[in-house]
Amino acid sequence: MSTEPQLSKGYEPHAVERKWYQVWEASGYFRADEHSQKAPYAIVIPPPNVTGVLHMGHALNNTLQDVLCRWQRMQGREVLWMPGTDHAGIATQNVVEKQLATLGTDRHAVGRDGFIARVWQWREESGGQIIQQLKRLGASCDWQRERFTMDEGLSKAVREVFVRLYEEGLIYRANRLINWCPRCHTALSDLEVEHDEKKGHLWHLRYPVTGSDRYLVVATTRPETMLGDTAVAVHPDDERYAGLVGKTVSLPLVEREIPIIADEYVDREFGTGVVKITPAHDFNDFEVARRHDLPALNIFDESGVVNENGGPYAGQERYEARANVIADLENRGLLAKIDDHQNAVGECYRCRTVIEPYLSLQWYVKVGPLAEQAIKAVQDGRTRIVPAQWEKTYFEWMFNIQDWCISRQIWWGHRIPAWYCEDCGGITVSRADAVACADCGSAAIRQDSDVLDTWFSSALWPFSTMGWPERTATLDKFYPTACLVTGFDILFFWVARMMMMGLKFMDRVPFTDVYIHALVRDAQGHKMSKSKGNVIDPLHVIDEYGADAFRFTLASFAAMGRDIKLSTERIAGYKAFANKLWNASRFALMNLEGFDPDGIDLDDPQLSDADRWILTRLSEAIVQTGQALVDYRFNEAAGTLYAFTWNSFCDWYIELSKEQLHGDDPAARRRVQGVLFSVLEHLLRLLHPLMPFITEEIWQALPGRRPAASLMLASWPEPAAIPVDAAATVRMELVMEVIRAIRNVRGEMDVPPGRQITAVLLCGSSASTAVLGRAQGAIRALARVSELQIGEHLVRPAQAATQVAGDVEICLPLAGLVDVAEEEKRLAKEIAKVRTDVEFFRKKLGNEKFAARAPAEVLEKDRAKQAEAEEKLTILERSLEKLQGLK
RNA sequence: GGGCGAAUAGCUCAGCUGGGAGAGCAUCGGUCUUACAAACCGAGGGUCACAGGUUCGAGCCCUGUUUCGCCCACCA
Repeated sequence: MSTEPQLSKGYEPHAVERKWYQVWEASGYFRADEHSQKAPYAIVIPPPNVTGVLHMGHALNNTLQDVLCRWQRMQGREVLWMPGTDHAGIATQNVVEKQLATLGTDRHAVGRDGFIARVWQWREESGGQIIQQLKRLGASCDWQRERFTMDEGLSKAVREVFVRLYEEGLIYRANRLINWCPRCHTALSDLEVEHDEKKGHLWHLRYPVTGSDRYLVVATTRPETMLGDTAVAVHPDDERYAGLVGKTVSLPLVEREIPIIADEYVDREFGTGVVKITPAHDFNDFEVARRHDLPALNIFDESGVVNENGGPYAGQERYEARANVIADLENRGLLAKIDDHQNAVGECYRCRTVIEPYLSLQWYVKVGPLAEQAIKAVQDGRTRIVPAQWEKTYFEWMFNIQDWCISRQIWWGHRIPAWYCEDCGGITVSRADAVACADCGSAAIRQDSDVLDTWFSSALWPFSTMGWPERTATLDKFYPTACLVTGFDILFFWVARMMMMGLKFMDRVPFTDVYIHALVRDAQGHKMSKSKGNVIDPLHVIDEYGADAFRFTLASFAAMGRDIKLSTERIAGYKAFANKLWNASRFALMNLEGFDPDGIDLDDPQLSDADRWILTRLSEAIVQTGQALVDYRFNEAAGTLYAFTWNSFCDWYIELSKEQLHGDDPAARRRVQGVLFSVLEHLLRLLHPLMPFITEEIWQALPGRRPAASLMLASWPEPAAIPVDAAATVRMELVMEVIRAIRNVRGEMDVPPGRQITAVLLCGSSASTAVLGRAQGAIRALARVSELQIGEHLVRPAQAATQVAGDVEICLPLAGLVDVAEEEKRLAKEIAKVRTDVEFFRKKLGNEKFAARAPAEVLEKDRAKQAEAEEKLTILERSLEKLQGLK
């Protein structure tokens, strides 16, 4: 046996990770071939923002995708994992604007073209660093296909989609209230507004009724918008104000006569039952105004500053105006009271500025018809959402979907392909840049200055990245994709819209499965954010624990509900696991020096029960892991492999194998080497999707001719190739139980591991005698027994500690080991335990209804358990009596 | 207001179609046993939130309650 280890003493991830990633990438293992005959398996990456740096969410998301992709490759599929980044309109524009600000300039000074050039320049220099970070994680994307949503090809797809939807009347332009960010100076879709419960006030304002000395008191959360009131409303059935409908009030401060109207929308119970109507700055009021044909008076400019319609308050910022309006009303005795009030305030999801409902002309997608198809596709199972509970959320949103505002008043993004004619006022929407008005031919046209919502291009991602609108071989081969892996936070933003667009333009769903995973939180369950300072940087984790340990941790956590509370302790635990695997492999390699794997015979009749047992366990692990991955139960795959590796392989099999490996029978040694090699080889393949680096490193150190140059190309083991032997497994379980029983006594009695003891095994059958006889080497070594007797008719030692395993009574002579009183205590404890078992089964099986109605197999199983417990109890009680008789 | 989810060992969580409650960490006791002290061996620890119901049998199914969390929504 060699004393020269081929692997270093502890696993050191860094060099290994760097080395193998380069090899994989250079060798083209990640490349997808659209002309391959193999069955396709495609995943499109949720494109991270080009401004992004890798965070925990990305790490989880991409680890799971990589597990699936590597596994499918090993299953013999032609795998395409399509990578890329998103241009992230507002986010990227913000980054570059900040950069300009530090240079003492702004985008208006540089101009539109100059600004866009700067953004591209920024992307060249510092964008897309996340791609490099994904590589550190081990992501096996086909990097040669990397796409960017602003690429020429994808931009072409965007135009094609826009034009077709416009031509079909599914894209239109309308003047409505929209969500406006006064800081970003752009419209936002409903989804881009985040509602935050905030403590505010409910101001009660007095509006004098014209021609009387009466006042109407209105309650409002936004008193400054009174400048834009064009009515006050009451409920039609509200007796309190019955006679006032049709009259007018005089709007204070601006002294405007506005009508009192009646509308069902008013809730009589809330506030005073009188609502001020500000059509230009409130969504409800806008609707009321439409019903009553009231004018909308816009009192803000695009920055949220009061405009000329605000009279004396013109030029004041909205909160400044609020303070002044309140003060002035109070001075005039028109402020009735101020209540505390909590309400949900909408904020810009990018910059957290409070959004302003704002009247403007925007582009919309009419989503009704698209949503209908997207609903059907999930209802009839063409796309499956996993876990299924998310289907309901998906449907809820789809059923209540509102038209999608897609125009954004920023510069970075896909510019809307619409041109306005200055002569005839016509709109030209065109795939190619228009040079003349389609209506009148005039050259005096100018392009819409807005760009499209970033999610518009993201919605096309599954087919735009594959070359659409061209009909490409890639699309033919890989569309629809197999699975979309994403967090639930972008279910509506992205998944739902991909469904709509995929069905509309490809006539097929974009993916057959959607796997929705949890969001990563800190150890306290809080969302990680820079401002909270609770961010755990995935790259630091990789540095400290290694990418494999990190990936394994993420996979282990992947089953949990909606939150993953990441703690570094857990990652440290899986680092230990990686190290365990490393050392087990080191042991194997030390003992496989010069071993030739050719001619391994796993059906060799001479294999021991231990050999057959570990092969059976391996076979189970293979089946369970495969099924777990099919079902997207990543935690179960990880858990199965963890337990098999550590408990079955390391704790038992390696220990059991030492007898033959270190023994002097070359044939026996070779048999065990064969099993050891096979189990390790399969284990590495099984673990590879989860822990690609360490498994590759060990794989490359395996002796002999390897089945493939890299684990990336090694096939997933076929369970059928591993012989399963249930009978041998049962026999081995008895041996293990005996060993555990002896260890238990030793532990309970604090007998040090270094101390060898004597054991007498009184067997209840010749079968047990034979099984234990063959395993006596294992029993001696693992239970630290020097003198061992096994048989059916042995003399029971006079003074002995007793344990029972199956039909075997284990006697450990006490002389010099422990005292009788100690053993009496231990036995009594053991007896009490077994007695509760016996009683449990007596009661259960004694129940007539149970006997009558429970399935036969359950009954049989319970009867066997009862018999076993009864026998054990008898032996233990007899043993106790003997012990007491000695006193 | 509507919808969804969670509540299991000291902590973080598994528990897939109902068949005597599991893991990791932590705790306690014993160990450098020649792959691994990032390890080994052993032990203790739970009215599965609460109350009903269905069932021979419920952590799991049904009803209700409590506490937390998330999403959606136009109560000024």
